[in-house]
This record gives sequence, C-alpha cells and structure tokens, in this order.
Amino acid sequence: MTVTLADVAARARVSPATVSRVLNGNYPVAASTRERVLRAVDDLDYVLNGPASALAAATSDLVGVLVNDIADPFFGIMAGAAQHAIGEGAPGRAGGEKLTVVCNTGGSPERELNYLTLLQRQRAAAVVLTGGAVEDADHIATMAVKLARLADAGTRVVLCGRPPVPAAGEAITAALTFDNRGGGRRLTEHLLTLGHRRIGYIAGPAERTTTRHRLEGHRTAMEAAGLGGDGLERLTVHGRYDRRSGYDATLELLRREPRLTAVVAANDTVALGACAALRDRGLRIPDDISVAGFDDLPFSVDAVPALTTVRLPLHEAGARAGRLATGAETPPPGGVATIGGELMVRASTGRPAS
Amino acid sequence: MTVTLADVAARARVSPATVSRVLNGNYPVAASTRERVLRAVDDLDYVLNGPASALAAATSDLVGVLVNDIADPFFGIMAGAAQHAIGEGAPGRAGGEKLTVVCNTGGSPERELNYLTLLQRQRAAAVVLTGGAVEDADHIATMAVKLARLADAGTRVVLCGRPPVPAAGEAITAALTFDNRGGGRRLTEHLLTLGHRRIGYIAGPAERTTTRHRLEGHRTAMEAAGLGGDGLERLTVHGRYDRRSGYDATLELLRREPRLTAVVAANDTVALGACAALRDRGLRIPDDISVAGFDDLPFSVDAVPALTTVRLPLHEAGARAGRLATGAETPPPGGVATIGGELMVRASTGRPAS
DNA sequence: AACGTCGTAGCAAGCGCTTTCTATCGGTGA
DNA sequence: TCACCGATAGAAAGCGCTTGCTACGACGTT
Repeated sequence: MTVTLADVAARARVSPATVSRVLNGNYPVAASTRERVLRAVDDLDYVLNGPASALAAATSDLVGVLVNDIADPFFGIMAGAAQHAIGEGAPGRAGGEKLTVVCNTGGSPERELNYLTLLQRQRAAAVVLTGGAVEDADHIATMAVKLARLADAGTRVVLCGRPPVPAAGEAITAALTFDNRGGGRRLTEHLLTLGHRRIGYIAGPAERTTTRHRLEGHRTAMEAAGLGGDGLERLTVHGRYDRRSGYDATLELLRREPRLTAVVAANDTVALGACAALRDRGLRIPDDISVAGFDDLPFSVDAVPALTTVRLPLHEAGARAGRLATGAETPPPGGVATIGGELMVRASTGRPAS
Repeated sequence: MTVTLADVAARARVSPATVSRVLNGNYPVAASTRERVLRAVDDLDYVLNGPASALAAATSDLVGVLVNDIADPFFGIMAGAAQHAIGEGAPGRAGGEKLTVVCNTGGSPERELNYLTLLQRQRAAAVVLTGGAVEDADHIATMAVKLARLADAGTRVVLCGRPPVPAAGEAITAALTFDNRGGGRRLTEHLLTLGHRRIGYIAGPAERTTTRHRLEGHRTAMEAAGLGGDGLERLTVHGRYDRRSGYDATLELLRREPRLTAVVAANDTVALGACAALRDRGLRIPDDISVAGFDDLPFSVDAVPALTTVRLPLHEAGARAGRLATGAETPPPGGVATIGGELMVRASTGRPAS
C-alpha cells in the first residue's frame, strides 16, 4: 500500500541502506547511484516515514514552541518569528526542514506539562517556551525536573520572554528575557515626569512573572517619586491579559479613585479595554486622563489616540529563540540574555488636567 | 539510559505486551496487574516513545493545523479553538491527548505543501487547513493529489474557512466555508442603504479565494444598485491583509476618487490602516467618510469609532473543525457546510455628508 | 467428571528506517 | 606485478512498541 524505503531501493536496484544514505546525505554515494535513487523516489512519490526514522535515529525534526495564548499577537509574533528562523536554519537530517509546531497552553500549568510530555514522547529536537511563567513553587519544581529530563534526552530548551527556571540551569540551552521591570519603570517615570501623581495600575494575573515584574517596575518608579505606601496597593487591580479585564479594572479603579489622572495597563490589549471604559465614562484621552500600555503590538499605533507603550522586539526575540533552538546561534554567555524595551511616547499620554 | 517498555515490564514482572496494553487500555488486564504496571511506570518515570509507538501502530496522535499567518488573530482564534476542541475530544491511543500543532505557512503555497509532507511523514491523524486558498491551477492540482494521499494514509482532512478543493472531494473529511460573498454583499448593501454611491474597495491579495469572494459580494451589491461598470474596477485596490496595505491603498483610492464617501476593507486589520490614512488626511469617520471591515476581530469593537464589520464566528468554526478532525462530530451532509457572517453595524459607518 | 468458555498473560513477528561492520573493486606506489 | 588503500555498496542487527495468536487456569455446564 504505502511506499517504503525498500520499494525505492528495489526500483533503483540498490540496497535500502544506500537509499537511506542518499536521503540523509551524510555518507558518500556515487553521483550516478544517487541520481538513480532520486529518480526512483520521485517515480514512487516516496515519503519518508517520520516515526520509523525517528525511532532508528533516536532523534526527530520536531521543534515545539509553547505559547500561552495563540490568539494573542504577542505570542503569535514570537512564535511566527521563531518558526521562520527554525525553517531557515540548519536543515533537518532527512533532507527537509524541521517541523516547528506551536502548542497552546492557555496559560495552564497542567497543559504546559502535558505538552512537554508529548514533545518528550516525540523526542523533539528542541522546545521553546515563550511568555511569562507561573510562579508556583510546585509547578516550578516539576518544570525543572521535566526540563532536565528533556535536556537529558538531547532536546534543546530555549526560553523566550521568560525568566530562567531556578534549579534547571543545566537543562536550559538559553534564556531570553524581557526587561519588564525596566520597561515598567520607565513608563511610569514618563507619566511622573508629565506631572501625574494619581496613577492607577491594571496588572495581569498575579501569579505570572511578567505581571509581577512589570508591576515592580511601576512601583519602583512610584516609590522613587515619594508615592509609595498604601496608595500603591489601592490603585492596583489585577485581571487577565485581555480587553474585558482592562475594561472592568478601569471602572474599578475609577470607583476607588475618581480623580485618577492616568492608567497604566499590563499590556496593550488591556490598555485598549481601559480606553473603552474611560470613553464610556465620558473621559477624554489624554485630556482628562492618560493611558499607557506595554508590548507595542501592531494595533497600538492605530488606536485613537495612538497608545504610549513600551516596545518589545518580539520579532527579533522570537527569531533569536528559533536560531538558538536549532543551534544556529550560540547561547549568550551564562545562557541568559536580557532584552530591553523601548519607551514609545505617543498620543495617549499627556499632562494632567489640573 | 532511557527507560523503555521492557524496563517497566521487568519491574512489574509482566511481559512488555501487558504493559503496552495497560498503557493503551484497549485490552482486558486484571486490576491488580494494571496497578502494578502503573506503579512501575511511575517509579521509573517512564515516557512512551512516540516514534516507536507510531511506527508499530502505524498511526500517531499528531494533528496539524495549517494557518496563513500565526501573528494574525483571525488565524490565532481559529487555531486556538481547534486545538482546544481536539484536546478535549477523543483521547489518543496512548492514554494521552492528541498533540495539536500549528504550522505557519505564511501564505506560501510551497510551505503549505512542505508542511503537508512533514505531517504526512509523521503519519498525522488529521490535518486542518484554515483560511483562504491560493487560486493557482497548478497548486490546486498538487494539493488535490497531496490531500488524496494523506487521506489514503488514513489522515482526516478538514478545511476551515476555506472552499472545498475541487477534484479532491473524496479525500476531504469535511469543509467548513465562510459565506464571504454573502457577507461582502450585505456589508455593501448596508452602505448603499445609507446613501453611499462612491464606495472604494480595498481587496486582499488577488490570488486568494477569500479575497475574490468578498469582492464578488461587494460587486454583486454594487451592480444590483446600478453602480456596476468601469467604476468598480477603478475603485478597487489590491494589497496584502495587513495594516500597512490598508493605509497605502486608502491613499491610492483617495487619489483616484477624492470624493469617496466610503471605504470597504478586505478585513478589519486593513480597515484599521484605512482609518489611519483617512485620519492623517484630516477626514473624520464617519462624518466625512465611512469605513467598514470584515471578520470582527476582538479589537474592532474598540477602534474609534467602533468598526462596522461582518462578524465571522471564528471560534465556533475552529472548534467545530477540531471536532471534525478528531471524529468527535460527524461531517455535514455532502461534507460541506457554509457558515454565515453577521453584519455588525457600528459607529464607523454613517450617512454620506453630501 | 469431562469439556467448553471466559478472562488474562505471554510469545514473537514485525513496523520502516539507520548504521556499524564487512565486502568489493578499481586504482597506485614500490 | 602485487599488496594495499580509498571509495562505495550491501548485509544485518537493532531502535521500542503493538498485536495476532497461543497458552493456561478457573469456572460453569451437562
């Protein structure tokens, strides 16, 4: 029924071994023989059996990219860039590219582990973990073990936009982390410089590192300006990384402090929700209140008014992660590289009215 | 080094066959034996070898989802929903879920074929193709052959938001297509009803079915209103499905017809670009000019003014495609189902000024 | 009491490919 | 002219798992 290596070999009048070698191109084969084999492959529409090949060679061409939310461009951009870089990179054993697959964890630790197991099963060549991690001691420990096991089996592990996993240093090929603290700090400093004092903060899910780091940056700036203390807690609302959450949180902030002059959102999507809520309340941006986001997703420049935010080089980061995953790029010294964000001041922030 | 089935068998004092059967749960095994095996699996941290299993069983748990652009929420939403549905669905053979992988073709026919080959190699359980297809005779023929071959090998093929492949009817398990023509027509009818006559159209890449169908819908409406003829061609500009393209095309349309009162974009992202261009030209939306999009992506309701568009139930479609891919849902009669869009009239369209 | 019949477990033959080791053959330097 | 060598090709042993078939008690039947 299906064509096998042996069929090709028969047709080309050579042994299966030779066909395999032609296909993998890592052993001298006379040009004429190669030609004959290639023609047979073509004639028969032969397609290599991946599992068989992976089994025999004890490795595969699979590269897994784990994302928290595939519908979020933040991840889509990184994953796309990584996939592209991997495709371009060192071609896989079997004359073809690597098969990059994107796995959607939905932010759930269980699914994350689950996908890692599946990838481990497939003896993946590499795994790229993107986005913030969940800060649960148990989960971190489990992850460390899992990653170590993957590394043991020869799978390269790359983190992209994610802090290094403690106690798994050995296992990780490279970690690319975003300077969320610095970005958060600069964003708030910008607002402070404009003269804002009553600044609300809409944070993401409390248990994620990204959330915490951005928030820490914000608070560092606030405290440096003598605005620390209880107010900080009162003007912080946690939610998910989506529009709805930004909308609701903004209303809550307004309830807590009607005289708010600025809102900083955990990311651009949330900021958009915040804008919608403010608008529904009849507030003008930035005249009555300023809004800032984070990430600088493509749509942010198109928002009205254009969103002030922190640009993260998602594309570059993803591409680099991809190259690290294929081994096309050598890991940074120490295995960890921090990628900075750039403050993009646009129309959604201005001086406070008062 | 790595733990194998045999190791587990030895530890549980049973034969490898029994371990396999416990793991796959499709053969009677005494409770006590099962327990013993499971404990051994746990003790040894055994992880099934995917390739070996796939090789022996001649099937795998892989499901591939092909998308044109992973950074575009249009695809992200469908892919995410499909992945979710597949995860929930019938658990795979090996006691686990299926591994859903998202492959990014970037809209390139070659990469599309390439990924299909890779998936074929892996003996994927199913393949979901999302988004519009390229209308190139050669490519269509090649695809038909490829899909037929996949189907032959037992891979389920599901199309989601994509027209059926001619000459591959047999091969395709089910096709879910969007009513792009109808949506396009209703959108333009809405504009015509408001009194618009000089309507520009920003189309996507000419070679894609989605582009053509939406455009046909638009033209049908225009012609029905007695606005056919040359003008139609003159007021149509093709571009890519991205913001930049919408921006540029809008300027071009304005050049061709300065008295334009409405712009219909190929999708929401393009519409956003159009809005930006109009704004930069000092035109107010919808007072001076109306803008409409397509898809109703999450950010569209947040645009200012909120975008009038055609809502496509991307989430539902993706989920259904996922269920079809796992066999959890029976294909619609004839294998083809058309999914309608809903006109969402919002603030970006209004009566023309004149 | 002898004999089917379940319910379980093991045997062993692959699945299709890679790779080590060995065989072969046409040169080549002495 | 001959032993030797490099370049190729083949033989065969797995890689780790699944599964059809067989084996074997313990029961329930007649």
